[in-house]
Amino acid sequence: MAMNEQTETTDEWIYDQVFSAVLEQRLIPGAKLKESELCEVFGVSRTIIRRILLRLSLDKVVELRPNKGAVIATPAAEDVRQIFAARRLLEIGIIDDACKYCAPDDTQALKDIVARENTAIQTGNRSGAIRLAGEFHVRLAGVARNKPIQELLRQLVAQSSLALALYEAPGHLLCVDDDHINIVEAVSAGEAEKCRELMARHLDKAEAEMKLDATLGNNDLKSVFAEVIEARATA
Amino acid sequence: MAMNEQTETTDEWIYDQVFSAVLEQRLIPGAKLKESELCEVFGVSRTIIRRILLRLSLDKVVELRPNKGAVIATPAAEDVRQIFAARRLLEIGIIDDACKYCAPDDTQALKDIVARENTAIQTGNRSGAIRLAGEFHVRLAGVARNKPIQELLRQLVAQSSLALALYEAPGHLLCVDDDHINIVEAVSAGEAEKCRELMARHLDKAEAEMKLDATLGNNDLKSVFAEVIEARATA
DNA sequence: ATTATTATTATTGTTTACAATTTGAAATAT
DNA sequence: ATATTTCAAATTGTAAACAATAATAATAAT
Repeated sequence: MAMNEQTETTDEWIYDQVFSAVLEQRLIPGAKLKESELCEVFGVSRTIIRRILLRLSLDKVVELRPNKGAVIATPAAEDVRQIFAARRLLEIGIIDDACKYCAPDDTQALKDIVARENTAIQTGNRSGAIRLAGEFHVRLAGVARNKPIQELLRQLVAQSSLALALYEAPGHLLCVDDDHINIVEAVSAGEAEKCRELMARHLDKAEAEMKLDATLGNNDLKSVFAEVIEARATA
Repeated sequence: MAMNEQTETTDEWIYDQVFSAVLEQRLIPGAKLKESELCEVFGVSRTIIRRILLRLSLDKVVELRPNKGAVIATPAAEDVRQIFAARRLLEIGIIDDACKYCAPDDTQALKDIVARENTAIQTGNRSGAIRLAGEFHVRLAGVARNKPIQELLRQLVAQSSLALALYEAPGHLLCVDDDHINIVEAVSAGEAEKCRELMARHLDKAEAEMKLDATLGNNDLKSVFAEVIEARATA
């Protein structure tokens, strides 16, 4: 029952299904991914599931604990800061080239993504909005015509999206802003300096919107019961 | 016969063995990696081999052609240029932080790597020298205390090493230079501006040493017989 | 009653077997 | 003789079976 080149698309499909579940917070960080259950869900053998879990782990979306199975990754606040620092370096660094090589097709593709993103936001499609926001940044990197950087950014964006799902309240509504469309305009116009500024502010804002300081729903009992410990210590 | 956490080290070992073979040009780009042969060589089942081939392909060291097996990747000259452009962005970008956070332990670790690298060069250990050069750059990124960037650079360095094996003549001798040690000194002294300059020149030199313009041992018959085609066209 | 210990079950890791595709050779036709 | 077709062997892709580890439940001991 080997499929010709469907295998690649089947793998991609399952990968995306799992990733979407994370974005929609149907799978929360720490959630166990039992292989046999995933097999039943997607109608494939463990061979396939394990291959996808490996890829997800290399993208730091899931954590593979030897002999103890896979769980959705739980990036720490510090991890998220480092991810955004890396994104700033890459995304600001490629803007000169993006401005230099931006063709009408690129502009159109970027505008299309932004349009779909806004639709997703307005219809309350949270995971779609996060996914399209990520797609925007990766596509923009593509304009700079550097495949390795685009691939590296794809990984960082995947991790950012996971973090977004982790560090925002489930009910938090995404609101439309003009950041992305402004960046498209600046890139199309070849205004590199302005574009770098917009991108820097945009990434700063995105990072700031996550409550990295907040005590997020964690499983660390010592921090959950920090007050009890404190009370007992002074008693 | 399942191994506790040896599985990770076994995988790593096989990965490294294949990678070393590439660096030593015992496996040249385009070489077929037959699964059953690798199984016999390393004494494991195809499951393990396929997992490692997947990882190698995600690091762009091998190419996985559906239903047609794995071959050592053959990065084009343009790919190599993009890889080095990406490296410049990352490695120059992290120098500020590297200078800021560089501790005595870091300096010592870097110096150790450089020392071993020079030994490898002087003893004609080509693959060891390439590997240690890569290790130096990755470790330096580690000084900047940004794990995602370090991981991204690890991938780029792996691809650079493959390219080095591809685009240098088999007999080409690596010669000792002071680039790496100078960079260590600058980082340790916190001289960011000087360090950026050294790194920029070093990467430029490394890229320039590869004969990206040369007609490398390729399998493209049209370029191999370019003169014949030309002669026939003008006849 | 609570903790330790043992046995059972469930889950992951690896190997082996099977299915499908590709590759190469032999046979046939032009 | 060359090209095409057909068939067989080799190789990759998937699934199932087997082995080993971890988790859980049941039993025994304090």
